[in-house]
Amino acid sequence: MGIVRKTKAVEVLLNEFKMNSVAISAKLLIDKLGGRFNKTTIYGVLDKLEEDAVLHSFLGKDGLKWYAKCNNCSTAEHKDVHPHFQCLSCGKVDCLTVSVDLPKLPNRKIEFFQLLIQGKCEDCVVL
Amino acid sequence: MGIVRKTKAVEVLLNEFKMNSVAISAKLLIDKLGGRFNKTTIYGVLDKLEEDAVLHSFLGKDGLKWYAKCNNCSTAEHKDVHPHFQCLSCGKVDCLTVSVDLPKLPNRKIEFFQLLIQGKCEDCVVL
DNA sequence: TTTGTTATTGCAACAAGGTTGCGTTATATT
DNA sequence: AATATAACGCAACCTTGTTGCAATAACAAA
Repeated sequence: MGIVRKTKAVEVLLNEFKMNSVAISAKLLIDKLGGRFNKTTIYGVLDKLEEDAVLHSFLGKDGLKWYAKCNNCSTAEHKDVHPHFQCLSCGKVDCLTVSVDLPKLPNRKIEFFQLLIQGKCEDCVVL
Repeated sequence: MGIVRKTKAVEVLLNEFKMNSVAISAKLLIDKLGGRFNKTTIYGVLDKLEEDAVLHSFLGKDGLKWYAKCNNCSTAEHKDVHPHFQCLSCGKVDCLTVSVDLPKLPNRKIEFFQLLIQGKCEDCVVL
């Protein structure tokens, strides 16, 4: 059903993503906002924002659910189409806008993919 | 430290992977062998086989830990270098031997990647 | 502005995959 | 056969995430 009321929790969570194009895990948001909102609320709002194609989610290699802003998603066509990059030094995860050449797989039908690249981000590679 | 004694549990688990090149989740192995071995044992043996570069693990989109045989891994250079394919119909996960063209990422250093492609496998695409 | 509807919140209890500590068992070396 | 210790099994625990339900608060209508 998605978001229908602009509550405090919706406002605060949206603001967390408005800043930058970095992905944030649900756990991190709960650590940060758990004093103000119950974790059930946070999970619920994230779910609804994903339904509305405002956010998309993916699983990090840590097994946590990560969320990030959608750029060109509609509610109808809302797919996790871009790869993500996770920095092994600072932990930051961000969305890559590059396209990916998937391998050709004869006899199989490709529907989705999830690509997580790990390494050192722009900030950490120089250190 | 890896495997140093050839126990029943090691033997049985290795046999599960000897058959085919399909990946198996830890949960599935526990469901299948939980009557014979404790889950702690199963997790432990899988860990050690991964240390020994006999198996490698990766996270499925279901959040479960999946294991599969390594082909050309040594203990020293043991990386999760190949993509996996998960069938959305039958649930089977297998290892792809194709190579992947990663996007160029200026200013970043790529160390690992994890690519999970989802769709219909050879068996399910025809149905 | 007040009222009424109901989406949203917060709480507590739970679920599932996985981990930890530790006493017991059994492999393999001597 | 004796011994050292790797591996096992059990129970209890941890973490992320989910569920059911009563209380609360958006928001539209009166």
